[in-house]
Amino acid sequence: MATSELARQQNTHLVLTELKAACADCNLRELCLPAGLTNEELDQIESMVNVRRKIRRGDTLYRSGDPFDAVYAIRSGFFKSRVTYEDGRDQVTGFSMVGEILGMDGIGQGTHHCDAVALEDSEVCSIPYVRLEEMSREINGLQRHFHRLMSREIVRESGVMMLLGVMRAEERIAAFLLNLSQRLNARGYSPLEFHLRMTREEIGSHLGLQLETVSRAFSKLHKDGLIEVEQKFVRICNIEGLKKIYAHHVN
Amino acid sequence: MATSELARQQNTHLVLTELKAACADCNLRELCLPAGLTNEELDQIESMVNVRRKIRRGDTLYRSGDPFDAVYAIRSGFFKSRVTYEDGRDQVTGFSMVGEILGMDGIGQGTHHCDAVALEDSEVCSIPYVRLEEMSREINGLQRHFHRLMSREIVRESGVMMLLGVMRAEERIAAFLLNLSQRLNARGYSPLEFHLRMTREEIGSHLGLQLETVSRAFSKLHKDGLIEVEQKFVRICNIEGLKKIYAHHVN
DNA sequence: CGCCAGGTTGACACTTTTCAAGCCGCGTGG
DNA sequence: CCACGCGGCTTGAAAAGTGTCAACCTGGCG
Repeated sequence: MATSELARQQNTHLVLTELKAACADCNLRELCLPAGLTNEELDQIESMVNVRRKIRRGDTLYRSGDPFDAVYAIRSGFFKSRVTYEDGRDQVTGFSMVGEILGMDGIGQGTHHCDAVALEDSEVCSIPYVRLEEMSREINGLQRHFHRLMSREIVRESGVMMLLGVMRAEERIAAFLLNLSQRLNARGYSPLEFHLRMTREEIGSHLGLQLETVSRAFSKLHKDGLIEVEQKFVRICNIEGLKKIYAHHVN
Repeated sequence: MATSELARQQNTHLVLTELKAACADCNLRELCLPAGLTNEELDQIESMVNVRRKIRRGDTLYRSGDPFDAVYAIRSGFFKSRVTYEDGRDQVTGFSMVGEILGMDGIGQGTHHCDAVALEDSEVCSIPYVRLEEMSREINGLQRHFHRLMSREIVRESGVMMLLGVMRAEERIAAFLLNLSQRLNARGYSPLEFHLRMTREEIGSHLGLQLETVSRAFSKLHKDGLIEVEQKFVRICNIEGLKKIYAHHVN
């Protein structure tokens, strides 16, 4: 492994092999892969995760209707998932960040069901689904890990349904910010200060609100001293207050 | 089926053996299991699907927080899935009918994440998850089939998000009725006439509406000649009109 | 028979949307 | 370097949609 690193730096031909993932070295490993793998198993998995792919901001990783053949682990960057309906209305179904898996919606029908759009320049590891299936049979724990990831996606979505079904605008925004905060924290970033990668319109689309309502909710939370907002920069000043709004229906 | 019904009435001893599933004979097979299984594989699977369980109306199949150890195939009956939040608010995250799988939300955390409540007397086949994992390795196609089911659950939920995020009350009701209609149709029931198993309040909770709004939407659709409603009985009179409301944002 | 859960309908209040105007920051081109 | 244009954001006012509260109806069941 170390020797191939060396070779890689010395020979430009190896740029292409650079594109091969090195799961063993990846600091996101614990997010993508089950714990307690042996070295051989890691090697096997690396052979499955065949290429990294760069997606420029605004470009799509896949589109609705594209044949499904792989899921993607986000190595860096930020994505939105978007569903477009017959009548032209669309909705952002989720935002995905480093260490999360995209594309699992495609398994059911064999084609993708939404668009995955990069909101900043991003890089993903492509994991061919047929290889994942094979390997799930061989590596103990991988199957279960993948099931967990899918199941979490189901649970995540039911959380969003809750947002959309029972919360009012301010609560939705509070929940949204707390969710981002918690995920950023889990990745070692500051949970209290961050940059939003998406526009107000995209936030609104995700939360079932108009962009004006999103803007007003931000203003309200600011007026109440819970957050500071400046364009896409957000600082959470009073996280407990935010949680109260989210959880307790307090005015 | 008719003969075993008869036997059941004549001999109480048979009740217990009846409880063992017989996937090979089950008319729901194509919903639960992948196509093209050999007889041996079916036998294997029958040994996995260890028991049927009867759930009386109003009782729960599992509750949020219960340890997860099985998924359930609905053999008969009707369920709602419900999530309750800290502050006491709850939401119906879905309705499940014959041939659908319940419980996949539990895989991620190892505990169930919602309550599954029978809305009528129901019967499920219990499928222990560890057996499902094992067997997924052995039977070609079973793993993929299970992945498909989970993926469909993800896609289904994103459809609900759409409902909640971008549709207004009447559109939500139209979408809800069309969805029921289509699922009933797929199971050989009439797509145009059916009984609702849930209350207006439960419909509202699922669609993010108050029960009064649900009731008014039903009345409006009736006034426009699209449906007839009498208590829980629904007849769709003009399915195309209903689809227009659902899809086209028409007034 | 009377109660009660579930459903319908009306009137009014509240939230959110819609429409409109204007601001800000950033990148492009003169 | 500055002006301009434009996307993104904020704010206001009015309109629309939905929630809330209340009254009443209906059917099933003890």
